[in-house]
Amino acid sequence: MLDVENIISNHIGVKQSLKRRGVDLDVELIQSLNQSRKDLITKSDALKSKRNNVSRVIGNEKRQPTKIEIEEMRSTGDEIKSLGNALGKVKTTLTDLLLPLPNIPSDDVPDGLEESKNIEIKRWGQLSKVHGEAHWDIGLKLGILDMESGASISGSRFYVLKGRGAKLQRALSAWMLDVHTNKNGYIEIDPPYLVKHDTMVGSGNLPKFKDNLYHDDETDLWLIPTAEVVLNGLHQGQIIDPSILPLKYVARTASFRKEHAAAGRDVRGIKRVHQFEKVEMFRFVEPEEGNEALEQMLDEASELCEKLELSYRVVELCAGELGFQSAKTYDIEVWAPGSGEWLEVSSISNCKDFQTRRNNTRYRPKVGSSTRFPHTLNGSGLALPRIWIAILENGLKPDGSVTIPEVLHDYTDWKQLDPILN
RNA sequence: GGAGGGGUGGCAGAGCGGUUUAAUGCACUGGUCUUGAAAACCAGAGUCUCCGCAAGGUGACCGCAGGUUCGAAUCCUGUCCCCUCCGCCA
Repeated sequence: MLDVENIISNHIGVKQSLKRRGVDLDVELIQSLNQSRKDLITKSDALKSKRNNVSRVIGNEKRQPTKIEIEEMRSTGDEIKSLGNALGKVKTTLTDLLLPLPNIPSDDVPDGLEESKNIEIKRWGQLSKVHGEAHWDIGLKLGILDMESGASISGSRFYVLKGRGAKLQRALSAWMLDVHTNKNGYIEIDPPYLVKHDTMVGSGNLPKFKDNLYHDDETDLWLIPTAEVVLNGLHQGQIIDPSILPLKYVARTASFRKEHAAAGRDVRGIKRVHQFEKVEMFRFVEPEEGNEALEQMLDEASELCEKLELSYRVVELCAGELGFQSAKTYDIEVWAPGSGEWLEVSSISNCKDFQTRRNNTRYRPKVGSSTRFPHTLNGSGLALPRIWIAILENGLKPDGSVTIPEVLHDYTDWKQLDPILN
């Protein structure tokens, strides 16, 4: 959530920044609502002060209140109540206005509203020139991907991994988690997949994106679309001990997305599905550390791709392409020669204080100093079915077998996927 | 699902309509003393909000939300969470 004080005191800058992502901000409405909020508080506080004084005097004097006092205090109470109701309405209107506002893009984020304005900033590895087979064909032939069963059990955009295909995904998760925990200093978290409404608001997924989320009406719980939601919620309402910053968390979870917006797109294969597995990195850092942390996370995710011998490019998103909660984002895309496209396998974002404000997660830099909002960053490390796709399409050999990257051998116990064996 | 108990400041723990402006202890911060430290003693200390240039002050917060009352941590209702026992269950 954006800071109201900042919106008002720096309204020209904020309005301009939001315009870069195509959002028109009504500063005057926010300003007037905030002013009436303050006025109502001032009035009602004065009346409460009066009520407290009268009650204190009566208490101290150990007597019954007079008829006049009772009469006057009763009407004061009524007035306090009606001011309170008015205040509640103003507050609701104001937050309803603020919650759907996206984060302010960083100044260094390139201009532009559409994908073509994203900037490719790095490319690694050779692109396989052979236009090979797509993963849905390879997977079917190897007997490790069963789209039909997925559809028959759960419907379209669901799939089943079998045999070495399932184990390949498990190996990938385990290996990535090991790299993050052993080498990169992340704390492993195994969280719930169902969360409360407030947790979804905290991450920025609600109220604006409920169409993409699965929800259970009976319990009012939401299925997470990414582990970012739970990792971000880990400290909601808390004042974090500054000595534990930066906090680095990693979690492997399933992610659930309705994908209504992509109806009809990417329908073949498992590139875009309703449930997928992902390893997610998440950090709480002091505001000054955010930029460096973002670069570190980009390096950490990139290194995974390199170890997997997958060609990739890094794209810096333009202002209009940024995710709702992000101030700056890098996407990592690996090349999938069979499908003939770049697959987004990681999106690494600096959300600054946007999420911690929503969550009321704070830290106190020093004893006695006032609290601050830490900044949050998240990034996939990495998204699994797409990495699984890339391994199949890049590792395919003329004889139909698929070479498995060396880093995974300890986890898989075998070095290739073979039509005969699976 | 059934029965019972409980949620109070960083922690422990009192208070159960008005001297609560939430006791007391521990931990914490500053100070006195000391060569230094410990101990002792003194003082201070939460979060948020609004007013104010500031100093300072108002108000809210005893799980959360309502209600009763001139006045609520205290009474009532709802709700969430935790603990114990029973039942069911991976």
